[in-house]
Formats: sequence, structure tokens, C-alpha cells
Amino acid sequence: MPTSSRGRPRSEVARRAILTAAREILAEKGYERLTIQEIADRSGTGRQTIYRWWATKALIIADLLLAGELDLPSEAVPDTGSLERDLTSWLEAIAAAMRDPLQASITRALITAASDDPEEARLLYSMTTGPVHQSLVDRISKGKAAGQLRVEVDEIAVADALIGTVLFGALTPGANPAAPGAVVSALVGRS
Amino acid sequence: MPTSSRGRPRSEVARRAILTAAREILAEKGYERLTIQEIADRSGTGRQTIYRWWATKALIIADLLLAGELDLPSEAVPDTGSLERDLTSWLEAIAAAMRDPLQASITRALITAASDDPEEARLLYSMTTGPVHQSLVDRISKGKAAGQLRVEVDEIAVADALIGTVLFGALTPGANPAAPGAVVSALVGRS
Amino acid sequence: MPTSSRGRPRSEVARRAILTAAREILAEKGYERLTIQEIADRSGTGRQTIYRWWATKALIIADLLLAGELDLPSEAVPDTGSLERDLTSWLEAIAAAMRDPLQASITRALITAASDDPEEARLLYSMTTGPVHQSLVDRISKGKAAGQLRVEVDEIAVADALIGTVLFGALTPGANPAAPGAVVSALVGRS
Amino acid sequence: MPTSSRGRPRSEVARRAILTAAREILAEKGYERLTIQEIADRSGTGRQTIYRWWATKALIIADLLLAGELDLPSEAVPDTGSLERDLTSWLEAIAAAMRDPLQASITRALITAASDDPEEARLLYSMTTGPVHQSLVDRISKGKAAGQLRVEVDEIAVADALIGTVLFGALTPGANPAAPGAVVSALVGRS
DNA sequence: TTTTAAGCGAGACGGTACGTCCTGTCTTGCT
DNA sequence: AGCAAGACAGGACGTACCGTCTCGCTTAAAA
Repeated sequence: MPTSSRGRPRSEVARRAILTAAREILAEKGYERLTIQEIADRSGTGRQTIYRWWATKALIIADLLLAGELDLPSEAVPDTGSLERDLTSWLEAIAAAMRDPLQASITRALITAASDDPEEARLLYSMTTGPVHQSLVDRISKGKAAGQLRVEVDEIAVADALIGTVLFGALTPGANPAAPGAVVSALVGRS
Repeated sequence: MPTSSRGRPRSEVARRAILTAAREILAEKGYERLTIQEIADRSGTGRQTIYRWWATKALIIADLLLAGELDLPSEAVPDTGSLERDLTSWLEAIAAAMRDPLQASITRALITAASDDPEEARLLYSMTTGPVHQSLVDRISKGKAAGQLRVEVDEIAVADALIGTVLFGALTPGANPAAPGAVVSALVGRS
Repeated sequence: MPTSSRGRPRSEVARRAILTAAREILAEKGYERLTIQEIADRSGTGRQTIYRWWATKALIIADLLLAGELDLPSEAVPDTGSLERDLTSWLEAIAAAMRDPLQASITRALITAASDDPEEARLLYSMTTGPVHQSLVDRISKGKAAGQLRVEVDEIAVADALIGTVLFGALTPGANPAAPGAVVSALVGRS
Repeated sequence: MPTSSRGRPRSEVARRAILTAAREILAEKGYERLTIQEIADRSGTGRQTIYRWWATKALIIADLLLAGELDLPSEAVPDTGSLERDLTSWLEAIAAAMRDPLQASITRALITAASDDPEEARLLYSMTTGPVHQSLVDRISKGKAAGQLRVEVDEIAVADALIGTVLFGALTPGANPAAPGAVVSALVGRS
């Protein structure tokens, strides 16, 4: 517990400068080439100030997400009535976002951080992919209840496959991925 | 072409020692904590010997794959006649392999390497995921020709979703993924 | 000018440890075998700490001289009235000092540093031999004024020859050098 | 002893190429920056060929001297009848030679080699300075016998001082040394 | 008001890994 | 047996960051 509030309060200016610098470097160079040193240099803060508030690079990223400084491709899942159309819209929105090099870079950086350490993976999942996954499950369940999905189909399986498709696309630059519509159609198409 | 054969020939012993050491460290610590220094130390070789043959860490991994020193979860896609049963078998085999911590660690290491640099991603994709993807597409196409898949479904989309599901599982440790059967059923189930 | 006093102050302990280690290695192994690596190892400091304060090995030696950690054979020139007796005393003192292997080793190390690079030669000359040379010139001039030297004899020439004799002795181990008295007698003897 | 003469004879071409390359590098960069690697590269020979015939860098230098590839400032001591005039001529010739940067560089390189290791010092002394010293002693003795030197003056002391003066000059670039005539006059002047 | 305590920038500390260069040795095929 | 070529283990180089530490200087609540 932060018992006392004596002493100089934390500088909001420094905090913002650090997060902004981290975001820039992350986008420019990726997670591995993101160094505390450079964050401090760019943000005009001391290295110790960073270590005081964040134990690891991953926690800075986490804060970046919380602060909304990182526009993640985590578009809300629409609900217009048609499950197939809604999921297609969502996947298309994600795909469009990923065409922005900055978005793609940040996404890859997050994958790097997650793949490098299961602990960070859990943290980042709970802040990024987790909620999106839940939204998808909810939307699919609703569609299933409305009879827009074959009854035996598992909504979690569909959500996993959708997000997995996004990950696959992010990790295979230059490859020729299937169209969003085709993926959704395969997953929830009626026949 | 191997132009000259003059000079001392490359030491197969050193080559194997380096690859073996790299494999061990990769499994133990992951891609980021894999250092050339430690590979040299563990393998009893000189650092220069590593740099002479591999320009980057990723290329060592690539050789590891080529040498079969890395048992990747890239099981062959079976062909027993039933598309749904075959894909389920394949996905179950992968899932089983990933339950081995060493397998999972190596897989995450490859994802780290790929996510860190698009160039390495391309290289590793062509050596690992690419061929698997192609096998899947082939098997699905065959099943489609045999009328075991709804006609409008894109085989590439299905392959993307299947591999994506594996990636998603690898990146979300502790999460509760959908069963292989459920995923395949969602993708290629008849109704 | 010491601009800022911000930041952690330079560690005097580290500075001394580095200079001491350098002095030991210099005496043991000579200038060429003196490595930054070993200085760091012996002194228990980081290599970077050395590079932070000294750009080259020669500058460490220079500091060693300034700090008096190096007892150079640069005895003060006595002044008892008799020029010939004083110069002989001085040369004998130097010769005696050079009989100490450590002294001889350090002297040879300085010669190595100087002969290896004119820039370092200038630096080291200004800190070591230069002042001694000046003292000699002064003493000789005084003796000349007192009529203890043939009038046409150049005091600089005598000083050059005296120091040169010392250098020659240092560079010819095992040789049978002339006695100090004989050298001085040749240089400033009257008849 | 080179007992057998079976097998391929030593390549004179390689030997010359190595010595020439060594001489060039020595003059350009000095003794410390002279590497076996570069000698081999420049001479178009293999590194092993160098190691086969010379155990150390210093021995290459020694061969260089023997081969006359190194024009040392070791002019013959003239004998025209006047000791003072002859020694002055000799010292002037040396000084003139040292004004050639290449000469000076090679001389400094030899001093580096000698000061770095007493063993090399002995070797090089016996090949370079030793004979010169002997010539000086002989010439001075002859002059002394002819009554051109104060009787009590030691010829070895004079030779030491003369050569020492040369060394001193070589090690103090930029300094303003005494004129050759002044040095000789101080040493052997009559009054 | 003074303390007093914490945050801040700066920057030095002991370390580790980097990628390069050179060492001295070794092992080829050719001469 | 010598040669050029070139790989080998080893080790120092100088650089970049790491995570920690210690300065002088704010800054604001508590005394």
C-alpha cells in the first residue's frame, strides 16, 4: 500500500514522456531493439525514473495499452443482426488496421513480448487479446442462439480460429492470406 | 557451388556442437536469452567460428531446423479418406506435441524470432510453417474434390485458421483452448 | 573546469584500484602485455569505467606518473658546489635505481610507450624526462657560470648526452656500460 | 641444423615477399601495429609460412637487418685523422638519416622491440647498435692514442653517450636537440 | 515556518554480450 | 617437405546496455 503521500509526487510529465517515447521506439524498431536507455534519452528523463515505476519492458507496454497510447487492432465486434456479416466486418477492420505499418509493428512487438516469456504473455493477454476474445465469444453465442450457426459448433473454437488467423497474418509478412470473408464463411457459413 | 576445397575443412564436430548447444539454450531460455557467447562457451568453440558460418541467431535456428535437431510440431497431415477425421488427428498431434514443455519453448522461440524481424519471419516461414501450410491446403483440396467440404469454402482460409489456432494456443499459456475436434468441426463440419 | 557536479561522483576507490593494478602489470609484464582487460580484472572494476576516464593505455601511465604511483628514476640533481661531483652523483643514483628490476621494467615500459607513438612520446616526455632534462640544464648552466665547464660547451648537449646514456643503458640489458664517473668525466672534465 | 634436404626447398620468393611486406608495415605503422596477419596478406603468403621460419616478430626484424632491407642509421665511422671532425660527421650523418620519416619510424620500431623484451633487446643490439658501438670505440681509441683525447677519458663512456644522444633524439619528437657538433665538442673537445 | 521524505535528472559503478581482429595451431590439396 | 588457403580455440578490443548506486535539486505534506 502506498501509505504516505509525503515527498515529491510522481511527475505526470515524466510518465507521459516515457510512455510516448516507448511507443515511438516500439513502432520504429520493435520490442527487442527497445532499450530503457533510449527511452530515457528520448524522453529526457533519467533511467532510474523508469526503473522506479516499471520493473520490465513488458510492463511499460502494458501501461501503454492501458493509457490507450497504443491503438491496438482490437476493434469492437459489431452487432447488426447477421453473425457472418458482423464477423466479416470485424476481421476486415482488423486486417485494414494491420495494413498500417505502425500498427503491424506494434502488433509484432506485442507478439515478441508474449512469445518471449509466458508470464508476460499472460499479462498482455489479459489486457489485449483476452477481452477481444471474450467479445467474439459473446457475439458468436448470440448468433448461435439466433440460429445463425450450426448447433454443434463451439463458439470458443470459432473465436480461437479468428484470432489465430489474425496472428498468422501478422507473422507471415509478404504471404498471401485468405480474404476475411472466406475465413468467416468457412467458420460460420451454413452451406 | 563449393568453389575451393583448399584449406582446413570445416569441422563437423564444431558444427554439431554449436547446433546442439544452441538447441539446448533455446529450449531452456528462449530466443532472446540465447547468446552467441553462451553457444560458444557450451559448445567449446570459438565465437568467431560461429560468426564465420552464421550471420545471425535466426540463421542458426534455420540450420537447426534443416538438421532436424529441432523436432518441430509439424506432423504430416494424414490421409485416411475422411477430411474431418484427418485434420482432427493432425491438430491433436500438434496439440500433444505442444504439451511437451521443450516443444512449446522451441515453438515460442521461433515465434519470437519471426515476430522480431520480418526478414527472419520470411526465412523461418519458408522452412517451417510454409510447407505445413501447403500440406494442409493440399489435403483440404483433396477432401473438397471428394465432396467432404462445402463447395464455397476456401481451402487457404481453412489452413490459415488451423495454423492460426495453433499459434494462438502457443501464445496463451494457461488459457483454456478449444478442443481440436471442435475447431475442425467448426471449419469443415457439414451442418 | 568541472562544469557539473550532478550525478554520482567519480569513485576514488576505483581510480586508485585501476592505477595500482596498471602499475603492477606494467612492472610485471611491460607495456605491450598490459591490457585494459587485465587492469579491469585485477582492480575489480568494469572495463567501461577505465574507458570512461582514460582514452589510451598511455594516458593511464601518465596518470600513474602524476599520482606518484610510479617511482621514476628521476632523482633530483644535487647542488653541492662541484658540477662534476653532482652530475656523477645524479647518474649514480639513476644507475642504482635501474638495478631494481621493477624500476628497470617500468622505465622500459615508458620507452616502449614513447617509441610506439610520437604523440605519446610528447606527452610522456613532458611529464617525465622533460623536467629532468631541464634540471640538468639548469645545474650545468650554473656550473658553467662558476667556471666549472669549458666555456664553449653547450649545456643542452651535455644534458642530452647524460639522459641518452641512461636510455642506452636501459635498452642494453647485460651489456657492460661505462661507469657514471667516466661518462661525466668525459663530458665535463677539465683537462 | 637443417639436416635433410628432402622435400620442396624453401621459397626464396616467399621469404623476400615477407621481409619486404614487414619492412613496409614497420615503416608505416610501427612495431606494435605490425601483425603477422598483415604481413601474410600483403606478401601473398600463408601465415604458417611465416611461423615456420620466424618464431617472433623481432626475428623478422632481425632478418630484415641482415638482409639489408632496413637501411639503418648506422653509418660507418669515418677516419680522416681528426677525431672530433670524424665523430661530428658521423653524428651529423645519423641525424640527417633520422630526418627521413621512414628512417625515424624504423628506428623507433626497433626501440619498441628492444624495450619490450630484454631478450629481443640483446638480439637486436648484437645486430645493430653493438657493431656501431664497437666501431665508435675503435675510432675513439685510435684518436686517444693519437693524443686527440684527454687521457683520462673512457672511450666506452664516449661511445655510450654518443649513441645515447641518438636514442634520446629519436624518442623526443618535436624537441629541440643539441647540434651534433656541440655534443661531440662537449665529449672530446680539448678545452 | 521549518523539517522531512520522496521524486527527479544526471551520471558513475560493476557487469555481460556484442561483432571484429589477431594469435598460434591445425589440416587440406597442390607443388 | 614447403606452400597458400583457410578453419580452429582463444582472447583483447572498444561499444552498447543492463540494473544499481549516489549526487544535488525540487516539491509538497507533516511537524
